[in-house]
Amino acid sequence: MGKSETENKIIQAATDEFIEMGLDGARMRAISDRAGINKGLIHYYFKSKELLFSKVFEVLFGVLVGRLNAAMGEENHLFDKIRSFVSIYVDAIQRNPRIPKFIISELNRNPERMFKMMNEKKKFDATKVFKESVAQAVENGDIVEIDAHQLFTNMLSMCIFPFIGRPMIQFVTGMSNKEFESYIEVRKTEVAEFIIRSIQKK
Amino acid sequence: MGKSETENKIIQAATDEFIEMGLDGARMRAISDRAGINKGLIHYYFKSKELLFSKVFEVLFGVLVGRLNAAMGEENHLFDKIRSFVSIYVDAIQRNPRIPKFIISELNRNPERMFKMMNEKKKFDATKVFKESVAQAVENGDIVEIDAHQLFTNMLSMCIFPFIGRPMIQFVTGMSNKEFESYIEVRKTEVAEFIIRSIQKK
DNA sequence: GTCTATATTCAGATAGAC
DNA sequence: GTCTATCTGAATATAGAC
Repeated sequence: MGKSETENKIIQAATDEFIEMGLDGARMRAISDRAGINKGLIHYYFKSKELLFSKVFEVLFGVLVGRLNAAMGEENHLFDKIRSFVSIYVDAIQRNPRIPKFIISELNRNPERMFKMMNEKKKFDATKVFKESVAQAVENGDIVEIDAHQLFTNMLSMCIFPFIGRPMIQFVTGMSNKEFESYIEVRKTEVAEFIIRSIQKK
Repeated sequence: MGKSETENKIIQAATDEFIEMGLDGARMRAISDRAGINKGLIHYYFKSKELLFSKVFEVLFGVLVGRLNAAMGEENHLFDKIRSFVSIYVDAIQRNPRIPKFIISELNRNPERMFKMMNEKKKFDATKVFKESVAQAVENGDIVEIDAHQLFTNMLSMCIFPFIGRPMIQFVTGMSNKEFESYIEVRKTEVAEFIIRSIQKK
């Protein structure tokens, strides 16, 4: 399974190009230039643009799923799960801010693909763990009664949206780039506290 | 300024096509078919694909800004502003669920354009109104101290993200299409209550 | 204003030498 | 495996008849 040097360079270059330009906007020419190799070689290794894209998507999607599971599995108490999820997740996206947009575009473009991958990858259990934890907390009387899916997607929204909607947010709020950076830093802890304040019983 | 029948048909068809396919994915051929007119006519009226796209974007962006301002200006008390914003906004997006994705894609692709439009459209004061209302509520001791931008973007995130990330959310939670519909209905009121619970002083 | 036919450009893919 | 050269198809754009 050892990939050649060239193959790796192509995948890396393709990842950058697809993330920046999307599937339709990406150019094979641009990918070969980024990789510093011949355009024809891409077809030698990956046959077509579509197959190359699939490869890139698989890798990125796997990383995303892995992070979701990791962030959710580490802590026991619901509040700590939430704190852990927010800080790990926002931090991870901050390092690769264009990945969510890429993943979401592709899931919109081709929803069937995700079912295929669902079967291929190890099963996605982050939300199951989360739901159980919410049920437990409700039972213990720690939090108000709330639908776990609503809660989970609220959390996901506040973690992901700022990166997808960054230009919109900067436009609406008038934040500078510098201000946006510290705005994100604040969110690594404050989004979790925002959520916890909302659900905990006093 | 009276637009011809044909011109209007083109704009409507182009709006549908661009929203569904994105700028790169859209085809002039598909637009002329949707409009039921000759392909060459599009160039007669709009010169190029790029200019046609600009036209479509301007219209949609104007609608978005108008809604933001309307939703924010109607109520006086902060909590009612939040309730009003969430219900109006989620409902509006529900009717046209692909608009946010379209707007955000374009703002990412071409951030300069938004500054141009900022000057052309009447100024965007929804957030100013919101900030003042937050400051007032803090002063009155009604809510905890919170940065208005953080609060505003939390609200925006929870309103918009479910539509952008719908396939991702359905994948992660396992919701059916039917379940997703009622999930959105719940959000029209519950997102506002979620926010209010978090910020109000007991 | 609306159509048909055509020009132009360009990207993805292939063939074949080395 | 890597390169050069080329094919093929598609999409935007234009020219010109009506």
